[in-house]
Amino acid sequence: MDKAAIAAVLEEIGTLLELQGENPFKVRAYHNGARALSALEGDLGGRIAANTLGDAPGLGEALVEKITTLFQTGRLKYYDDLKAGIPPGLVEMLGVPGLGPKKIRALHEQLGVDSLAKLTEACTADKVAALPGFGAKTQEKILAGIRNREAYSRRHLWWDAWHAAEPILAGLRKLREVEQAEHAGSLRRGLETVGDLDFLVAAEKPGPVMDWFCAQPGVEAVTAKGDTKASVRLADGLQADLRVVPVEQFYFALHHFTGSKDHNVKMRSRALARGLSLSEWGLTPKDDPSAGGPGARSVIRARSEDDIFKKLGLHPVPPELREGLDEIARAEAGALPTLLDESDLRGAFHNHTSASDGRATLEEMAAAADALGWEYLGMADHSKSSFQAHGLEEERLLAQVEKIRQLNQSKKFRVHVFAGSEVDILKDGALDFDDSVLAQLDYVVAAVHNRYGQGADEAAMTQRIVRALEHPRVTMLAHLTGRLLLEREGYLVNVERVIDAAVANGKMIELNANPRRLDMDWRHWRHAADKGVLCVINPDAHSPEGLEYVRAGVRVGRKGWLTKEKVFNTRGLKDVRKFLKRAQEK
DNA sequence: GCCGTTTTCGGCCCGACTGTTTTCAGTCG
Repeated sequence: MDKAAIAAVLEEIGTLLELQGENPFKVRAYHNGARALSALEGDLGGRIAANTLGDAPGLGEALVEKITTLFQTGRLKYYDDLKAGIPPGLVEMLGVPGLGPKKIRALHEQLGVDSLAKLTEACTADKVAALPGFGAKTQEKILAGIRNREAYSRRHLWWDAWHAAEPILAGLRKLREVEQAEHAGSLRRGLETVGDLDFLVAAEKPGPVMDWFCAQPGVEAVTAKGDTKASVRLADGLQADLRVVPVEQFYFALHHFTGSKDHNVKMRSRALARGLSLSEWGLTPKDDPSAGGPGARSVIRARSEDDIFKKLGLHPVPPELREGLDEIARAEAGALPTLLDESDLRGAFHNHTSASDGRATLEEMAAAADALGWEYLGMADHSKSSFQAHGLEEERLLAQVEKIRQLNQSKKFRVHVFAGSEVDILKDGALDFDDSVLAQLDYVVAAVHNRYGQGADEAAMTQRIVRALEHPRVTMLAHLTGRLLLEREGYLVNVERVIDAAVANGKMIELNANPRRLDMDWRHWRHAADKGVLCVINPDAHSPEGLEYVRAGVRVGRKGWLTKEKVFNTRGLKDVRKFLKRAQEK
């Protein structure tokens, strides 16, 4: 069993224990353990053999033993027994908003409810409202939750969430009562998908802000509204939360609602070790009775989040890095990178025109790149095997190359256009064009577009990609796994081996910035870049507007700890030309 | 179940909101 599968088992054990009413800290230990295992870099088998698995924080004796058993045998009796004792319907019930382990247990023990169907039945028969601790409103909420659970539990692409959040944030900032407003949560951290929107506002009078928020045109339902906190449901089931705090509390709250759970736990522990208590209210002496409440007397006045980090002896941690991995240890050592910024990009290489499956002409794309102030634009239409995308055969490709050369000579646009191709990697790892054709291009983006039944054969897919990377004409590898976020899993591929092959052959790996892809995943970038892989952030644009996807790519690159130096398309035109020329001469 | 610059035992982040309660439990983030 591999690392991801084992992590999933640990995660499930945690959930099952929770439903069993186990000690919540034990439950958390399993969830933490699952994350710790997922975050582990390198080869799991090697770690087990070297007996160093327990060195990872969060993995103690018991978890190491269970992970080892699962790794070696693929089975775990403890897990099987646990699973056998809990109806699968109870796990499903956790997905209903408002239902947690305690309520589910009560429903199961007192009404024999063990599935969503029986739960619906019990609600309809008014049996749920009669249970102690339940009532008519709870029963109604459960029914609504079951009806809408798919829409409500769905996550949303970062790009979509961003565009839903921007007008609300702009509107909040315009209100007279609002002194400061920000969004927080996974949106601010730049996670590839977002569960809900979090808005944070500093204002002395929350009332008008709350009212404005709940009355927004996009609001379909107000699900909660108190004095300082409100939740609403927007179109598409996207939930948005607003919190209003006093101005002196703003940066404490912003930090609190931005960090992942793990990051916050680590920050609080760090504060405690210094005799301080950190909460969204402020940073107070540990024994101060006002701590953690509205009267909190903070030991510092935070004028930025940086002030909070500074007080705890840390260099400021950018929001994208606050996932609770090792960013705090690195911040303590002053070893955080200066992350890449949107303004660092000078162009991009993987884009399409209407010659294949794009919606705009070469000239329209060049004009859009000019408008963005880019120095260069790489056109890489599909190759002939991608007939579903009207891939270009040799003749059309060479005609396009000629057209690009003429366009550059005409000086019609400021931007320099590079002639490339997104060349299919065929089933056996060969490329879709002969070397004589590839030699006439400025660069080659190699890409897998069909799985040929290799979707489930990791070794075959890995070999296919590695072989392509060994081809002297290939410049960069496109969308490593072919995943489509929230739609389709990527094919199985040994990322580690692909990274090694890229390093060995001096090939770039793309960070495909299309919001539906964001592939290679940010979780691999730090490690890959450390090994020497050069990143290229490509929008995979099929229209002029699509070029802007690079903004999503930069977010994800930042999450992957990438600096400007590690991203190829931050380089100026002169450097890029020289690099590509040298690569083609090899 | 994990962890240790007071601890190998006894902690483990903590507040808002809701709905159910007459003072709080459960859920959520």
